[in-house]
Amino acid sequence: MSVHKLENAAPSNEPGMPEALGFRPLYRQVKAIFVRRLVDGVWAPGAVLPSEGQLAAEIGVSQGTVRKALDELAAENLVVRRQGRGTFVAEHDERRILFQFFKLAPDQGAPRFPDSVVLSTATGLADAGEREALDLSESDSVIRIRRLRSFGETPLIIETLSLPQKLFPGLEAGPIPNNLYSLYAGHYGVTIAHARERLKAIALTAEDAAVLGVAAGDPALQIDRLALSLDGMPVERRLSLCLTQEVHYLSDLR
Amino acid sequence: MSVHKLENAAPSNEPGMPEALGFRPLYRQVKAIFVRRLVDGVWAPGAVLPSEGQLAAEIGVSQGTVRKALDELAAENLVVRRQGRGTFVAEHDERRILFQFFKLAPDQGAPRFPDSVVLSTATGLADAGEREALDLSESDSVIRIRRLRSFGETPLIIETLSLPQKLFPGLEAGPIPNNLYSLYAGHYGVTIAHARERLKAIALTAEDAAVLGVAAGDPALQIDRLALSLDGMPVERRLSLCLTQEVHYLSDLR
DNA sequence: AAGTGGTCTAGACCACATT
DNA sequence: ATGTGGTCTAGACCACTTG
Repeated sequence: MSVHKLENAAPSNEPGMPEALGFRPLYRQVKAIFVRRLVDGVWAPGAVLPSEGQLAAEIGVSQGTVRKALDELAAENLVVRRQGRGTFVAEHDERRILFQFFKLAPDQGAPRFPDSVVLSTATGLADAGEREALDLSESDSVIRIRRLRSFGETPLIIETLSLPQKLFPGLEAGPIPNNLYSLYAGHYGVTIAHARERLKAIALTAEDAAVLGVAAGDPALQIDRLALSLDGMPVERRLSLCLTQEVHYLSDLR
Repeated sequence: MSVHKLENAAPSNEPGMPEALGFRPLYRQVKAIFVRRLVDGVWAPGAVLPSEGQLAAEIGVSQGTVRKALDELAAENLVVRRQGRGTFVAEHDERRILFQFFKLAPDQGAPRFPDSVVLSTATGLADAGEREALDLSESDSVIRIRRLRSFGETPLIIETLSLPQKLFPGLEAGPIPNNLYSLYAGHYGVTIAHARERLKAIALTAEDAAVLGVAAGDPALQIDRLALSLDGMPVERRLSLCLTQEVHYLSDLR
């Protein structure tokens, strides 16, 4: 049973205290408490949370307020609510990644997850682009991973990842699984919460074209992804070059 | 003052009537009433809705239920809530389009809206692709508009639109404004609610390259957009070819 | 001052899943 | 039968905007 400082323990704001800065609703303060528990790993991926009633009693607010906080977390895909069962910490299983983080789909047939072959792993000082993207200083090192991803026998993507070494010590030494976000969460306590992708059409260099088995100068879709952790820090940069003959990038505008 | 049939006027379901089909919460029935009013133009873009209390009294539910229905409409960008002022029907002004429907942004500088020059307008029978996308039959006609869109002096996009003629009679004859979605809503009562875009990297044909002022075979980003109206019907197909030297397509994964 | 949406509470009941 | 999240209600009060 922990103790939390909520800004307005009594729902009425003190008079004479002229509100000064922005109003922060109670349910957002409660949400912040929950996010902290996710960041700190107190609530680990896959675990079930205490019931709404228990949380409300523990924190000292009504069940409706807890509910509104959890609803926002569910809308951000940080927790999953299942009626009759409980509220669970979201996991980076293949279903979620396919739904949330992998926007390439075959022109015909169901969405699927590509296989990966690691071409190289290395470490080194972050270059200017990596420092900019990952918010690193000149003395910081990164882990670089290069992978070829395919649908069956068809090469599809060349992917170059850059990770801050300080966040993922030893990752370059171990085996690299296909599902990296699950590894980040399980072994390093880093949960990817969302990402920002910038797309361009480019002409392939001779080198990249050779790896993909096409001609130099062929067009490819370049995807520059920056993935952010739960607390909003940039955590992974991923530059992908995709052949889009039989595949497309799906974007829903709502 | 209108009358609405709600499924469970008494909150308890009849016993002996074993629920048979799925449960439909009250607030979704209320939401459906509101969507109908938007589709029918009873509530026109920019108009202010009655207050939550008035709607609750009119329909015969609690204010909290009306609130939950309106919250969902707001989350879908169909209405805009402004504290202290009221709830308004969303409009397709430039701000909203830039935010919701135009994902191309300059690599440097703030997002902006490109200028348009109409290259041609025509009408004709829908081809196979248009029939498939827009759910038309062999006897249906489409309006086709071809535009060149630029940032200042720099040609950026060749855009080819296909519209069902029966939905937009006479559109091909009048002037074509830069902001088409505003025209659809204002003159034809068709509100674009969301869209689905499929992206590929392609090599430009000699013809398209000439219009854009680059070399044949240069890579370009192809965006195949299908826009859906409020009631979920496909309403516009838009095929864009974009030069992405100094511009990128932004996709947020949340 | 009055009206609007936004927050918070408390309680009753429903739908769903598990025991 | 029990426990969970989901719905619905009613009422009080807060924050914001406008006359």
